[in-house]
Amino acid sequence: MITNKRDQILIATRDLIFEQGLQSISMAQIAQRAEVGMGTIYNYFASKEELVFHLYDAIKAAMSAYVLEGYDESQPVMARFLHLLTSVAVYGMQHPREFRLIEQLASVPFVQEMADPNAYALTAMMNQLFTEAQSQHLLKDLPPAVITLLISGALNALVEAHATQQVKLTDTLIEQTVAACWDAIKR
Amino acid sequence: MITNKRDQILIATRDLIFEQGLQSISMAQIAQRAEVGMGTIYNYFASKEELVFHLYDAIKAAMSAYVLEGYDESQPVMARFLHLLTSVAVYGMQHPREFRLIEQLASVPFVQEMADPNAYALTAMMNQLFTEAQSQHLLKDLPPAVITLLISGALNALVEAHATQQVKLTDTLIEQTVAACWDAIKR
Amino acid sequence: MITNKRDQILIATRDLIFEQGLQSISMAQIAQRAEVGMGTIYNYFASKEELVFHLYDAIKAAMSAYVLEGYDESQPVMARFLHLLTSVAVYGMQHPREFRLIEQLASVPFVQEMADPNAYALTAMMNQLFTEAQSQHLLKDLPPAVITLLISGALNALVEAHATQQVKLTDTLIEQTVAACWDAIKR
Amino acid sequence: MITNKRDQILIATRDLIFEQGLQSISMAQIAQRAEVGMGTIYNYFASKEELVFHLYDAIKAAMSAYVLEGYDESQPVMARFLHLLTSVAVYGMQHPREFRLIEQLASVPFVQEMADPNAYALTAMMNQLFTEAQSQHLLKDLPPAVITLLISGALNALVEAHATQQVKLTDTLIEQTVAACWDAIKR
DNA sequence: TATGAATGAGAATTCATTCAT
DNA sequence: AATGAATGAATTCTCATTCAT
Repeated sequence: MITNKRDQILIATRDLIFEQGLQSISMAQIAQRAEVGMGTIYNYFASKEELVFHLYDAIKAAMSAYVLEGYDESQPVMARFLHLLTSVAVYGMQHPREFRLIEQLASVPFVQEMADPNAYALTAMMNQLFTEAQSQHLLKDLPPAVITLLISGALNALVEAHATQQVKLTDTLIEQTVAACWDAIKR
Repeated sequence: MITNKRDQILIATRDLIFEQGLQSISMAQIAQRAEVGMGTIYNYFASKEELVFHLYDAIKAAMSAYVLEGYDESQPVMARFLHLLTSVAVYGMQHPREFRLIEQLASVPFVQEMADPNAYALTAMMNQLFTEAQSQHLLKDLPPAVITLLISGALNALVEAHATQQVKLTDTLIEQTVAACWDAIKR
Repeated sequence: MITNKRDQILIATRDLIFEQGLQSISMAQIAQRAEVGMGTIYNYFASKEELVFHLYDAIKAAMSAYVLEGYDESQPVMARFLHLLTSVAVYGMQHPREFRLIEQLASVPFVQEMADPNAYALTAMMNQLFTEAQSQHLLKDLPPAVITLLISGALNALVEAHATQQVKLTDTLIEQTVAACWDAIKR
Repeated sequence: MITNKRDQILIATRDLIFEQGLQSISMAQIAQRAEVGMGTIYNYFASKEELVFHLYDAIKAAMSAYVLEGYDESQPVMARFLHLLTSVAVYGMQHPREFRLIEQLASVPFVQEMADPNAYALTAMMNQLFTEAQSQHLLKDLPPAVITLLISGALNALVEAHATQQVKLTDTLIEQTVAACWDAIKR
């Protein structure tokens, strides 16, 4: 066997959620797509919820790692801002189904319950960055939480649109967008 | 009977979706909350999907009407921009469950399928505004679709956070946010 | 509808357990035998366990009522002994499937857990009778619990054999058996 | 390896049935408890039913052998009666889980089907004893089958109660009980 | 028009058994 | 002979929808 069953199952689940959304997919479908018996899924994951959460968790961790690769806390605020936003957008451009999956699953009740809010370094890093930026009076006089919301909201909407092929992301477009985000919040 | 059954059903559905999310609510729950027999729902709506879509459609139309109230196409671009964004945010501040419901339902496959993308004047108006603004060289050199995405994404994230009580919207905060959005896209 | 669905379900369940034993019957079988949709069962009973326990409980209560009909606590010990044992045996003779069902279900873990040990007057009455009999020095010097066990064990085995048609119970045979039981324990 | 796999499997099965009852144990549990691979079980037993039946059969044969040890057919009826009943009770006192297992399995449909009713010398011996006793007019005028039922029922109930620790069997208690059984049936 | 009991297809999950290693 | 991952039929339970009253 070249690919192992566990990975086949995870890939099948990812693709089906991407294509059809979470609520319409059944374990039978996953098994069929993964070319695996239904029981096999339960050898690796205790339940459908565990399977889906594992997928969410693994992808979020992978994206977090990708984005923080080369992130240098000693750089000035703006450089770090550019790094984080650009990396997120590039990750989304290169991994549209993973990105979309995170967005979709993040709002599902059982995923929220299972998720440890402190588990992902990326979120912490963004909050820290904005807090620091504001203490340096580089930003508008808005609560850091609001700034995070605006920036994330804008960026996610863009990447999401790329994932659904409403928009075609390019390096140039990402660069322009990140600049626009900075203009939005800079003092 | 003071309220008619149809409205009782719609209100019950709206509140249940807000409280529990779409996938966990059943027709039996809706009927019970609406104090109506299960069969009665089918006198007004052909299926669960039709009921939910109608709710989405009605709320979106109501929001669209609210936002476009007093919108004057003869005003300069920036005034119109301020009007639209401020109105959207104020609507969301005042009707959090309706706003959130639209956001939630917009990503549900069958709702997307049933929705006519041109049905809502608000979306059309925004697209028109940005197109016009760009032809006047007021905006950065980004595709109008991208501008719409960024602005809507940022604003929706904020109002959504208000609906889930992560953030408390105020008139001042709205004003600041709208200004930030303008800074993001202005040339 | 002449019989109501709830009773059809209970009867079907009783007969299937009698014929095949508890563990081999499925909800689908019950539904089919009761000429009812599977979902209908769940309109009346929350789960398979609740259905089975209800059956146990109802039959045990009915048997208890039958046996205690005309039981006179002011009668002398021996008369009461004869009444109780004879009534149990007669009930078993007339309702073999109900009797057997009680015996079978009594040893099923979840039934034991759900059952209130004090719920059935018959058990209490027997314990009381033997305790009283022994305080009058009418019985051999054995613990009342042991006496109850021996008598119940003997009688149940007999009725059970009648239910499975290994033996044919008659009024005469019952009379003789009850007398033998008395001889076993009398001083 | 000191103990062989086959015995490990049988012991694990016996203990699990004693602890949890037959229907709740799986082959996976048995394998785990026996510290054996699941496939290994199938090297020794063709199916779960065969495994369980073999267990029943082996224990029943062992008990039969124990009880008939020193049984002397030339002794008078009463001595033989005392021997048989006392031996059964003592066996049950010393091997509660084996005794209980026999009782539990005896009522399971597939065990009944697989069992050869004439296979166990003990049952045959009891029937023969009672038939002979009755031809000597030592017993009440009850069918031998009924006498066997009453005596076995009483005795089994007692030993079963010992196995579940509702009652504590002792040599004295056994002696008294066997005497009571004799009183029940003697003319 | 209003009702809610009845329905059965479809969902998640279990588990005895097989078979490649 | 020993293993345990893989299998899929069978099980319990849910729920959108229908229809007799």
